[in-house]
Amino acid sequence: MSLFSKTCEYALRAVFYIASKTADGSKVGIKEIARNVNSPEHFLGKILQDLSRKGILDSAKGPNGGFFLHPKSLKRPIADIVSAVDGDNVFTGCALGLAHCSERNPCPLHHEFKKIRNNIAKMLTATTIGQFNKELTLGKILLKEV
Amino acid sequence: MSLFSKTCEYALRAVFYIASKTADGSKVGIKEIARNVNSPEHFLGKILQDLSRKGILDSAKGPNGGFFLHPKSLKRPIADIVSAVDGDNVFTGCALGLAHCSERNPCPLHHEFKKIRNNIAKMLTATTIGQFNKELTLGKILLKEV
DNA sequence: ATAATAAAAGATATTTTTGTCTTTATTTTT
DNA sequence: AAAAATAAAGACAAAAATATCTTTTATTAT
Repeated sequence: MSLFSKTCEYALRAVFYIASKTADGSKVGIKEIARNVNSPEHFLGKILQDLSRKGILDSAKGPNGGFFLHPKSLKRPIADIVSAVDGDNVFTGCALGLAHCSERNPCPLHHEFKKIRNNIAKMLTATTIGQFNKELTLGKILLKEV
Repeated sequence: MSLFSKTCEYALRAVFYIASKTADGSKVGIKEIARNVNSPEHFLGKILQDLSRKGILDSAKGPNGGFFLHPKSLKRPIADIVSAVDGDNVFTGCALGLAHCSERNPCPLHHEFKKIRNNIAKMLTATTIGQFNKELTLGKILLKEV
């Protein structure tokens, strides 16, 4: 398994792309986004619609329309995207899938896994949507296969 | 998402159960296992067959048959189970799902995620199949919902 | 030998995730 | 006002994961 669903992977890649392209106030269309993050266009469209409904990003119809991020949104943690798409399982779920696993009722992996979960949460709340804009523009990091 | 597939969660829970029940050389049937780890019997049966084929556990047909673990197997890391069931994505996969993500071609999360992946790998190789036997017997840790 | 037991295997079903295609609604430009 | 561009929405399809049911095979006990 992977940490995130494929849907969430697409969402994160797309949001990073949108961030790096629209920090200047412009907009970017779904076709371009999909092409640049290697994801199926219409499927990604729905994902972004959903994020748009949830207030994580914005969109405008019509000519010169597209998706974009408000400057304020660039400061948001990517944890917001992950929980919007995948829910909070990655932040709170049991490694063995037990719904009632807890401090009082631990599964075998509980104590060790808690540390890992916390590291994941820390990373996801510490990294922001906009923090890679520069490196993305410079091509130092990638959002699609080369 | 969760770290492991549901299949893998069942596998881990079942193997822990088998370990705690057969360290004395006895065997335990699929019905009892499924009941005690809250998993669908036939589905779990296939998972255990697979682990059996892969040499992680053993089984015997007929009366007094069942699944069991050789004492040696109790020393194996649970990483063996995870990679047998889920493959090695959890050990090596990119957080954003990029197949070619690497040190030279990193995705935005690569460097931070590498640390997390390493912690996960460390945990999975450090914890053994048999290490919870005592606590399981004492009921201090659980493999099913209460 | 026969009957009973239990895992192995096979066939099929359901659910969830992922993906595609078509139509509609909105906005901008001309 | 008309045309063009673009996201939104809806219907549908394919693939993968999860689950069930039935039959077969191997083993043991009687």
